[in-house]
Amino acid sequence: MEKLVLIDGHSILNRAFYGVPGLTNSEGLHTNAVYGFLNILFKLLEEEKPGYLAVAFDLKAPTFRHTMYDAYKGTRKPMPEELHEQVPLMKEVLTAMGIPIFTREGYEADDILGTVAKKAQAAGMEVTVVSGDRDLLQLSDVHIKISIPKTSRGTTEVHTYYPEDVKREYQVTPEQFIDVKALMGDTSDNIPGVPSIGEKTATNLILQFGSVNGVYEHLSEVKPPRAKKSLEEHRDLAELSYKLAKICIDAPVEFSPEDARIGDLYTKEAYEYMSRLEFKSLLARFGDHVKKEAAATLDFHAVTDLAVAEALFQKAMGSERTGAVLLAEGPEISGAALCLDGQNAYLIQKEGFLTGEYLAGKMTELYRTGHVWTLGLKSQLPFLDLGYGDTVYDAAVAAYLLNPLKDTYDYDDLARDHLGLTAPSRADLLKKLTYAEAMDQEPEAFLSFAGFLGHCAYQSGGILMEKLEAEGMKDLYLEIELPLIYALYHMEEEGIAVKREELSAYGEKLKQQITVLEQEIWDMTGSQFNINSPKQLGEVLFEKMGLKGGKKTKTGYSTAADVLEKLAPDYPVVQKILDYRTYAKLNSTYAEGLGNFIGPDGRIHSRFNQTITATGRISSTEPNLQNIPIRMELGRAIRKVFVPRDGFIFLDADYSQIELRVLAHMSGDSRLIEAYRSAQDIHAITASQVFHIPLDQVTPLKRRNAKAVNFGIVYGISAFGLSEDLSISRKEALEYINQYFETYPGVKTFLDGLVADAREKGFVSTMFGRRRPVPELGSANFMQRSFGERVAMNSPIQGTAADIIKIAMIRVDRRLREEGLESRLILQVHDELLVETAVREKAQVERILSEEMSRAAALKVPLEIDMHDGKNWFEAK
DNA sequence: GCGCTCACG
DNA sequence: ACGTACGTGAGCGCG
Repeated sequence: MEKLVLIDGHSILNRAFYGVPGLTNSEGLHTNAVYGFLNILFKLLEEEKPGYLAVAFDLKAPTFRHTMYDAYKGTRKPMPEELHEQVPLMKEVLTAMGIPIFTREGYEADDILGTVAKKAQAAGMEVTVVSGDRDLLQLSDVHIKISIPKTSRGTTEVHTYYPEDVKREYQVTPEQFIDVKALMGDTSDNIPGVPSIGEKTATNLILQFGSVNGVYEHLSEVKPPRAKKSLEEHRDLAELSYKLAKICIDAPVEFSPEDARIGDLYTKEAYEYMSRLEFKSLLARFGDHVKKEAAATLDFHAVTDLAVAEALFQKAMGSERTGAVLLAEGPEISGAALCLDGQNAYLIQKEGFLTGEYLAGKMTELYRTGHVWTLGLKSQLPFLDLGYGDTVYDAAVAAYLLNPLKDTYDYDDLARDHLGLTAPSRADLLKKLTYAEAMDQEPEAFLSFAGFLGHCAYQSGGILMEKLEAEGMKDLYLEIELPLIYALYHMEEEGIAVKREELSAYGEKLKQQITVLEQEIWDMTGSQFNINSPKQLGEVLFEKMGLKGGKKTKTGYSTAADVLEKLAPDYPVVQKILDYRTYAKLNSTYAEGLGNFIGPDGRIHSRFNQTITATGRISSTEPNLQNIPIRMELGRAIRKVFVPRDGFIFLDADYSQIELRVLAHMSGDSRLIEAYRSAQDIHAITASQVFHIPLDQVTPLKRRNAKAVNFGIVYGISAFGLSEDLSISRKEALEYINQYFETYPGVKTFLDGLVADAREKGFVSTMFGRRRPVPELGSANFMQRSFGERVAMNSPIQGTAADIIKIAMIRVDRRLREEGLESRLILQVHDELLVETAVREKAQVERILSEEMSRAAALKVPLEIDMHDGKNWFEAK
């Protein structure tokens, strides 16, 4: 049967607007509603696979309902400006995709949908009507399905209703849905109901008498008396409401299916729109036939001849700017991409005399000129001979600074976001082939890939530095982020030694415990189930055993630790489950997980990523060495397997309360500055000052509370968060916060200023000029907006701390090398540096760490360091 | 591929 | 009323 999908345009756009986080493109256009709409649309197309599609919109003009009922005017809540401006945008995108838009003066979208749906059904079509508005349920019919997408927590669930579903949920038929609404009214549509009749009474009356008319025919039988009286008095109102609530199914709308037949949605025009709106995930849906066009104007050349390559390198060395990328994966070089002008790009293939060593040597020479723009320098460094003295511009890192909220900074991202160019992605061109495979099997595609890569690197050089300078981030880029690439590369290369046998022995011990606990839990619950499955665990605990827990997640019961901890005192099995979780986590993630990463050199070489976090921190992957257990004894013991090589020890230095010190500095609050200048124990002095007690009389509880408030301040304070953390009432939490702000008024002014500033400018900045955009502040969604406020308060603090330790890392790493030491920086954990230190260099390294970390930034409070040494990471903390 | 849970700062 | 502390990454279960 022919399938038709009809969409309630305003309603879905509205849903998307409130459900999707605030988004703006580089032009500052709000795009979240359009984005959400399109996601719902594509999901529908995939699931329903319709042959026909149309979207209905309301018009501004008054409708027949206004004529009927004066108060209907102006009933709609005014649309927020951020949403309003997206309506024309949405229509243009739909038009670009060739999707018909239905409107009719004097009628609402509902009426058009109703009329078209019924006509299409009569013509033998299978119809789906999509809306966020439950009023549409009255249209549900044998061949008309009402589909209501519900966006919560970022994902979209769709509820669908045929007449039997309406009945199941509301007891009444789709037609009677109108009758119920007529009686109860609807405040959001400003449809007046009969006074003192609510949903319950209305439903009961309609179930009993069939319709509004039926109710009035049997008015004498109506109970309770109050309802009867009200119905008597307001008959005109009930009848009017019925007319207002009833969707018109014979509006003057012509519908012939051909108007709505789905053609090629993936048009060039639509693609351009998605590009402009920066909907990357949607762009991926478009076939590559659209993207090939960009290539038409560029000339890509494959170079396989030594003399030609020589000449090209020669020319590159002398040119003003070169785009260059060494194409290397794993241990293998496949070639080099070069670009010296905006027209031509070259792939120098590894072939014949053009060996890997040759290319690496030439590229080193080229990079040393200091005019090279590349992409992803860190991954090329294993093949190049470069160091702190060499400035190589990495366009990906520049693009990260310009917008740290993106997931990727590949050449196609740069092309779209900065170069006004549409380039096919690596996945488009090479599918899942490696470089070596692609060069062999798909030489054309590989040439194209290398061409775009080189071209984008070159073109980035023409624009990104200006952008960085315009945004005040040139120094940050040149002095911190670029040198940092070397520090990170050095840490990755160096790795950290791990005692394989001790790690697996630790794992064996855990596994024994896991087996014992598993059996005990099975015995105590009376069922053999997978304890690792939150679903099964929830069912066993909360259904089979009847523990009181209540639903918390959208998929079922929450079995998170904080929920289980509340139950543990009363149910011994719950404590066993918590223990099981601890052992299972330590075993799978750490004992076994880390074991898989020990290389042939007996060391783990984690990757340190520079372009991931929104705040400027680095991240660590494969494996993550920034979350090795420390808070609990059992987990902390893992650190004993991380060891220095023979003749070396570990020196571990961490900043003491760096974020709070940054807060003191940035806020300029004189009392806080004075407090941190003098105090050893920051949380204790906070307690002393906030709660007005002498420092030596601060109890552990008071200190704990003050510490929680300090954390809260750094996270972007909220009474809710603090109350959860301390298990106190919101009111008490608010009192703590107010007391804190009374004590340190400068902090309050500072944080308020950050939010106001972010609202005005759209971003916040660190001391060193690093920016974080805060688009959520423009959201109409309360939750999103509140999140934006917390982000505005937290990011400058967390980000400044990140800037500071980056500076320290660079200087420590540089000095260790330049002073000819054998000691090496091997890890960074946000406020901590770990140096594998030659025993005889210990004093010198201590001095370097202490000096470079303390003076990385000149704050109004001292930057204090705690330092320890040890024969393993456990001892050195 | 996503949700849940949990490890870290 | 809304439903939350900020920033990450990994393993597991499940559809």
